[in-house]
Amino acid sequence: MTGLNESITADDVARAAGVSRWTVNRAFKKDASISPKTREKVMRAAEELGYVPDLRAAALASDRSNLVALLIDDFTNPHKLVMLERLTRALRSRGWDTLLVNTLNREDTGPALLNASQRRVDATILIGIQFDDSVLAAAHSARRFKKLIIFARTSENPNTISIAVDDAAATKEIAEYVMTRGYRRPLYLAGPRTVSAHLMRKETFQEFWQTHFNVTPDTISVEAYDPALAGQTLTEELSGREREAYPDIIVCENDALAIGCIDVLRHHFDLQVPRDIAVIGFDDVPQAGSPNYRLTTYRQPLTEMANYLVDVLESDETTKLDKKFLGHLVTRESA
Amino acid sequence: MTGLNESITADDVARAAGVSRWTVNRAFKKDASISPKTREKVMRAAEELGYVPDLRAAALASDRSNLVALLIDDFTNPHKLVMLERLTRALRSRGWDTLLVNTLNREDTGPALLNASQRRVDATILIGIQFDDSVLAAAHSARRFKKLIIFARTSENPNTISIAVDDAAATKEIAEYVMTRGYRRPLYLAGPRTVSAHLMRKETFQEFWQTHFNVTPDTISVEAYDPALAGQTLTEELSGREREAYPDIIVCENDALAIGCIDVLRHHFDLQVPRDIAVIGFDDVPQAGSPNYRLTTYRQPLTEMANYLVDVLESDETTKLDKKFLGHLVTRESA
DNA sequence: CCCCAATTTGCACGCGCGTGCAAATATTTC
DNA sequence: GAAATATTTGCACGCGCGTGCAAATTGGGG
Repeated sequence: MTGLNESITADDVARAAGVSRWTVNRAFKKDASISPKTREKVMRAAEELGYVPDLRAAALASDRSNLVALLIDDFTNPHKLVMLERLTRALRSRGWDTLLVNTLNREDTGPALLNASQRRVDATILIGIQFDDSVLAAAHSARRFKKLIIFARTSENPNTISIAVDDAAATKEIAEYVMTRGYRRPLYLAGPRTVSAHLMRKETFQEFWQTHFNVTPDTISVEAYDPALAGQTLTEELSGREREAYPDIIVCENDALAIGCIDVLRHHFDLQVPRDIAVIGFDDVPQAGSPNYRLTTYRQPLTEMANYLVDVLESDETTKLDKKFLGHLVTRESA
Repeated sequence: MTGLNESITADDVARAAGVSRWTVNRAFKKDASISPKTREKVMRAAEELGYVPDLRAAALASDRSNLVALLIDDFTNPHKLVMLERLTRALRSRGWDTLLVNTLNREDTGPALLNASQRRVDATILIGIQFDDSVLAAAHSARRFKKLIIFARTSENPNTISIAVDDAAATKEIAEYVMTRGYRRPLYLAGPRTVSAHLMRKETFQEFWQTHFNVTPDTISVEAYDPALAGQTLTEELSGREREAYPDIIVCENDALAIGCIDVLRHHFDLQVPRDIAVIGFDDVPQAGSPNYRLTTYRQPLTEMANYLVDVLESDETTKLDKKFLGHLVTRESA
């Protein structure tokens, strides 16, 4: 019930239960070789003393921590909160703990990786946007990572496992939709250039449009996945144009950008969405479904992806673990 | 540069540098007693071999992990993302790592706490909403927590350290503002009952109104800090009323609720904010400033609070560590 | 160049548990 | 009920580093 000592160890429990220390630890391990009644006796004593196994020591001894580091930096994008929820849920419900590392700024990616490696995590997951391949290469060559997983983003780095939506397929579906609905003057709004490069959404869209209409659609890029900044960037872009030169649809690399666009279209330019200009996003963040935005967007199968990630953690394979997922277009009223 | 061996230990570096293992570890410790030139020699060798100290072993040996657990459950509230950013930033920039624990559901609070204790974290921080005092009491009596911190929420539990905004002062400021601006038929929209009880915002507001106008304002509560659910609850409430019985302002326990309200007021009831009904929130989430909401709200000094939290972690005091902060009202157009 | 104080380095022991095997029990078979 | 097999239990050693102190080294004054 109560424990007066600062820390109760397996030895204390062993003494109380009249067994050896090893038997105590066995009792706490899932399918260990131990008789039911010994286990119960041990558990009772443990309960009494308030003992729980020390995972630090277990990790040290077994060189397996059941801990992953999650590196993230893009806190202005509301989608990140959804990703955090899905990932931590999948991980925790299957016995994995998560070390959340805030990559404070671009220069901090290296130190953040180092930080993770010092905790000897079993895997490092990147869901941020600021890392580039040189950092990954350096990290890998230092051989400090058992597994380096890029989540929700593809990567060309061969030492990395990428778990992401099939951006090409998704973008084609979006482009197809845009075309079918009769839009002819799209403006593509991309995120930070380095990140966009990983996504290939912009390129895929442009290519599609080029193929079908023989023109490259206008494209601008926002320096962060931040609704406010997206609004600002769009405002600057449109302010330099005649009303007739406005696009009929803004295709956004993700919802964070799309939401910022809708806000300024309505409140700065006094336009209606989709009547005057339509908007389409990517991710299907919670707000996208609100009566205020009714955003047409593309939903990634995050839960499935998160579960696959845990499969990867628990797998011994070291190759061909990359996987692309298919999501689906959620059509609402914004486009 | 490259390391062929699976793991390089301090012994390897010691051998390479021609010193003892202890000297190697000393070289990595901030103000350890070591001569500059020995340290450099060691560091060079470490660099060469790709060695970094193993924090698991260090934690085990010193019984100090520089790790805190952060328990969270309220992922529908966008403010949580802001809190995560501020907390992880403050923690990491001062050398602390964060274990993010998703409290999967109400029954999971106990297991989540257990989880943290098995990692022997130096402190556990609660920023979720589902915990109740019985769980905290149980956790404390098991003496498994060096420090149990409730962040952004007050707590009556004496074994707990609460770092929060002064809700009474904040709510009074809000109430004062509501009164001064001439609103006379407020509707108070509270969050889940158990959480509201911790905040005392509802009670403070009611008391204020009772004192000044001798009536208790209408109050309804939403079962989660979820914009969509808030909208739904408000819709049900207003649908049962005549147009004349509508409130002139909706005072929300936080921005998540306020945003949900604004959405349905506009899009379901076709009302204007603030002309027909005003709305006021709490937290100042990023969206609150968007041209779409222009939400009047109360901003907590999160950065300051996060830094104080780290002070608490680094303090040896065990008493009187609770602290209340003052924020300020951010007036925009919604009220 | 010697002596004493200040600085720097080395070390025994322990942190709590995992691994793999050998010893001790329990269970089955005929 | 004895022998053979299956199950359960105990243990030596190691995981990588911290603590506190003792030994070794350095530097400066006379």
